[in-house]
Amino acid sequence: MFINIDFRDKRPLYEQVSDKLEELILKGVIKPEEALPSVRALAVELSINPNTVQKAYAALEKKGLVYSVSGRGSFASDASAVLPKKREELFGELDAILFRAKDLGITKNDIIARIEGIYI
Amino acid sequence: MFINIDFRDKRPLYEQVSDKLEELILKGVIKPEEALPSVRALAVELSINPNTVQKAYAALEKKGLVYSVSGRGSFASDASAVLPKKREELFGELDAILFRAKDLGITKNDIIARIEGIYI
Amino acid sequence: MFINIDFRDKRPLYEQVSDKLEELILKGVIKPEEALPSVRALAVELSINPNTVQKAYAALEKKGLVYSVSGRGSFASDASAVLPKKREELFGELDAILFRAKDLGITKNDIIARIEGIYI
Amino acid sequence: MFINIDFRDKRPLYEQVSDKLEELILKGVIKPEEALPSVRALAVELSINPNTVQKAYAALEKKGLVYSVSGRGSFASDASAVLPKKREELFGELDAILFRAKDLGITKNDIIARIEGIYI
DNA sequence: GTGGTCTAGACCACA
DNA sequence: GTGGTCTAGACCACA
Repeated sequence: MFINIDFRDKRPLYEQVSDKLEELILKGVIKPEEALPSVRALAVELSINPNTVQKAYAALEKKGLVYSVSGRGSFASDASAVLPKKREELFGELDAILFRAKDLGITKNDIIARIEGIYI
Repeated sequence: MFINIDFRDKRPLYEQVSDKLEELILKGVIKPEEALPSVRALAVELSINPNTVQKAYAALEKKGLVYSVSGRGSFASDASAVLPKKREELFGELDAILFRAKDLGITKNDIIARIEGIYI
Repeated sequence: MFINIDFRDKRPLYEQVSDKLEELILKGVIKPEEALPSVRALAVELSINPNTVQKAYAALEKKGLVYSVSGRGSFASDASAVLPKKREELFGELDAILFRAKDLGITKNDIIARIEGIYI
Repeated sequence: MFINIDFRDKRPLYEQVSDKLEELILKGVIKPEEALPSVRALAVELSINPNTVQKAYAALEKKGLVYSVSGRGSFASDASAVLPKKREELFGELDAILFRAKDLGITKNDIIARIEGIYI
């Protein structure tokens, strides 16, 4: 697993874990139906408490990105079902940023230039 | 003062107060050198603890948006000096959003359309 | 056997198996005195552990839907003897739902409309 | 608080607590904006661990029935916003029961009689 | 005082 | 072995 815990990060540990796993699932690094590491195994690997991993997995399950079955393990769901919702959320955040940009006197061209820098 | 405390807001009270004052200063509603209400007066007006208002003022002072004179009160600084830094911060946030958008398969055109909707 | 194991189902595997067999027996798809597949055969067919199938058969036997004869196998009981008890259980569940419906302000007519939709 | 923990109940403790509070909020016994007992106070009252109460409150918050603010406490939300969703869920459960009833040979009249018994 | 996070360690049903 | 629940006890920022 490609997860790095950063103890200086202000986000709680369980959120760092769940955010990173979410990213891996959305990007397809972890494929649908693929097994995640067991709660205990990941806890050992990251040197954190199993309860903390458990909380991260529970959060992912509530988001529909993972399903867990007692006695069997935790598995990635099909992320494509969650993508449209994720996009809507992101557009909401983008709008908030754009309104603030406008208030700060940033022009449309300034922003488009920024986009060009990221979309090649 | 045009400040509304929202007790359901997850942000701490002092941050709600400081964010709102920051907005008023950046937008020029509170002019440079203009006196802010006294800590006690604002605390009474918002029905919150003076310590909380004090904390908000301290946060604004650290950001360079307000300066305090012992025995006289707190005054708005010249916001224009802080604007470039604010713009840089916002561009940083914008970049983060854009990278996430790219990862989610959102196209440049999707984003530009969103901008058109906000910049008239 | 017309049994599909759903690994995302939150119910334990043995319960999925026993629930499905119960349905087949109650609906008469498996007739009274008809032999169920052997524990081993069903385990192989469903690619699950024989212990799990064994547990499912034990649950059905306790409910009186199946009887086992050492060395010969497991057979469906006469479901009609169990039907009245099943109906009573279902009425109990129905009552619980109806009380909750009443509490939520759902009217008698709302519910009857729902029944019409299912009983043609 | 009118909550009884039943240690023989198979539902986990946190679910018993959250279900009961949900009922009190939906029925209006706990009014919108009313403060719930603090995590620690309820834990002492029910003689269970504060973490367990915390988990119950977190579940209620995710359902939109409660909002919690660090340093201030937990408060009931306006349940009316959640009622339509609750009703839809219940209709789903009702449908499942009705299909099973049909399969068991229970007639429409049997069911309507049961409704009459509960709706006066 | 309040909610929120985290650890250490235990126990359970299920596979 | 697996996930899930629970306790005891600690620490944190915030009010």
